[in-house]
Amino acid sequence: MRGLNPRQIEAFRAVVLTGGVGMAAKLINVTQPAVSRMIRDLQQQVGLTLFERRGTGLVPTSEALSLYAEVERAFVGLDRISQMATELRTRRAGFLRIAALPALANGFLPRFAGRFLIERPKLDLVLSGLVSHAVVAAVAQGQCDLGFAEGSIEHAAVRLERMLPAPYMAVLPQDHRLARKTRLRPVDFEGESFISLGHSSVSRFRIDRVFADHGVRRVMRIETPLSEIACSLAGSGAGITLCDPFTATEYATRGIVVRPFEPRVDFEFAALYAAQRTPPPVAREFIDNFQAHIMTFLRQLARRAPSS
Amino acid sequence: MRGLNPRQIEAFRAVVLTGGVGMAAKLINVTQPAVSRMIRDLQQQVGLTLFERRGTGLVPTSEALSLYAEVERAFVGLDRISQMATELRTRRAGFLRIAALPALANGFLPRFAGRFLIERPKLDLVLSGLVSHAVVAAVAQGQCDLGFAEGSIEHAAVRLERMLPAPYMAVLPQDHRLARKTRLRPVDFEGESFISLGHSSVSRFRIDRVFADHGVRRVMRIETPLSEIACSLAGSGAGITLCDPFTATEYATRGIVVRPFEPRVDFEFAALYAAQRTPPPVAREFIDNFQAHIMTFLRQLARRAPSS
DNA sequence: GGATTTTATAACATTTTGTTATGAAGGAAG
DNA sequence: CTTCCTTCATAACAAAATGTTATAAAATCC
Repeated sequence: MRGLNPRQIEAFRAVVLTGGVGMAAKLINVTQPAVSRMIRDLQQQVGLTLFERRGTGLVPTSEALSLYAEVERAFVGLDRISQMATELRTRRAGFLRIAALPALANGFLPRFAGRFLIERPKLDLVLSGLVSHAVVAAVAQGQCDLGFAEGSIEHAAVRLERMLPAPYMAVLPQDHRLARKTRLRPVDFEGESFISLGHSSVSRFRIDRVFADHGVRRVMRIETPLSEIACSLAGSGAGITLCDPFTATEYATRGIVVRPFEPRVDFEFAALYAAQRTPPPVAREFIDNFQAHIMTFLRQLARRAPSS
Repeated sequence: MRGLNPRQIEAFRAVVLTGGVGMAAKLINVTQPAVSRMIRDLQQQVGLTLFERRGTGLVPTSEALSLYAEVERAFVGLDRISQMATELRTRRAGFLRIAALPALANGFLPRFAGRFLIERPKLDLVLSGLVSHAVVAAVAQGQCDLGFAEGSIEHAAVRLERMLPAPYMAVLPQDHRLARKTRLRPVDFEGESFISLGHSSVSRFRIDRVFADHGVRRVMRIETPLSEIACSLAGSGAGITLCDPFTATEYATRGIVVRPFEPRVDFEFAALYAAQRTPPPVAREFIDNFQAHIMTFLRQLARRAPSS
């Protein structure tokens, strides 16, 4: 036994996550004494007390929590290497790993990607949904080849390419009084129960500003970080919201009504790839095609009558 | 043989790095046949040709090079984790939550803690100022790892470690008639407007007792629970007080004069940590270093001429 | 062709990691 | 207070992984 061994780290992580040796054993598919011994060995090896007996269970020490944070940041398991080997074996003509923020990952992007793949039968795709800052991290760490994240997040290891901005749209319950209007303005929202996006969103700030500039008072009692939750809540009658058009059109058949909103507030996002690596040519192609697809989508949106 | 095993990956990496089985064996401190076998097993397991015989040596295929990139990330990750463990063991990393009574929290302790942190760049600190009984509660409830509170407050869930007692000092306005004396006694306080500490303080009781025993009558019309307020009031000319030396020296440049007081009345305080948990080693270290720091401080205080 | 260097393979030995069985500790219920 | 249950720790053994020495095969150079 020389350095830390990966199996020990897996066992350690499982105990922190589950709070017990027995549950951890289940998680990594071994028996409890195996985990018990690995934890003992690891504590010996690193020279730290990582867990304390509390009642009949184990509680991580503050050192364990610090170490665990580093494990989550830095641990690449053998599973990942094995997966990579599998991908190398099965990939012959191309491979693309994409991470995208939920607004795109929940329908719009997968549908586009599906069509992209149809024309490229030998291309393999991994597509994940992550919050924007996690997308940036995944690109920076080489865990994916291409990312799509909201805003203009700067990172030394990541290169940014702006995509076409898309206008926020009003999303209402189907039987709402405002559904009769073909276009909504700030004043229409006066006194309405408003479903807000999370505080950390750039767009949130922008939206709040528009209503403030128009002296409109909304009932502000619902907040969610995810646009699809906002649309679901609107569909349930809980309130009305402003939402990016990708998510809004995905939900248009689910009990909501979507209307253009004036003045225009933009949902801005970008394609990201690692600064120090040449992206696979197929990623370049994906970005270009996706940009063209968005342009087509936005044109149709602008031309369209109210969606019912 | 289930997933990839760590030693295979090490052997693989060594062969890529050295270009030969024999040199790789030397690098990972085993014999050549061990490496040869592990490479064979790995190629079988992942179903890839990773090396080709080129002359008498081995050359990695492009698949091997792709896999190697992922392997290198895993190795870097394990090194990081190992390093973190080392830093935790040597008490230079982790996090430490401290709650301290205001007399310490308002300058003396933060300045000490700042120096402590400079030598431990990976250590995170949360430092709060709370009244002593709130410090005890915070420690008992696990909201902080370490507390500093006045007196000898007993609590079942908290373990107490006395710190060096510090002598109360006389604090006067700069232009006070007693500023000419190098040392003050109870009788000097006769008829003076006295700024008292709060009723719940042990020290308050002790101080009042000293003056009673000497038959001294003070004008008792000002009271505050916080020693820094007492010093500020003294500085404003409102009266004179007895104060712990930590706060007194913090305020020494703010319109007050500080003088030793006889007989000695001690400001007693203790370090607290949860009885049922081993404190992080870094907390142990903090206590020991802080104790040494207080000793140095008190020595200099005793050696010093009247502070002006 | 022979000598040298390198890798591959075989047989056996040692170490590591897994399992089953059992003991110890803590907490809840009667 | 005793009993029962749950959980972790430890021991003994089994299986798998990893190590060694000895030998064979392949490639290159003189």
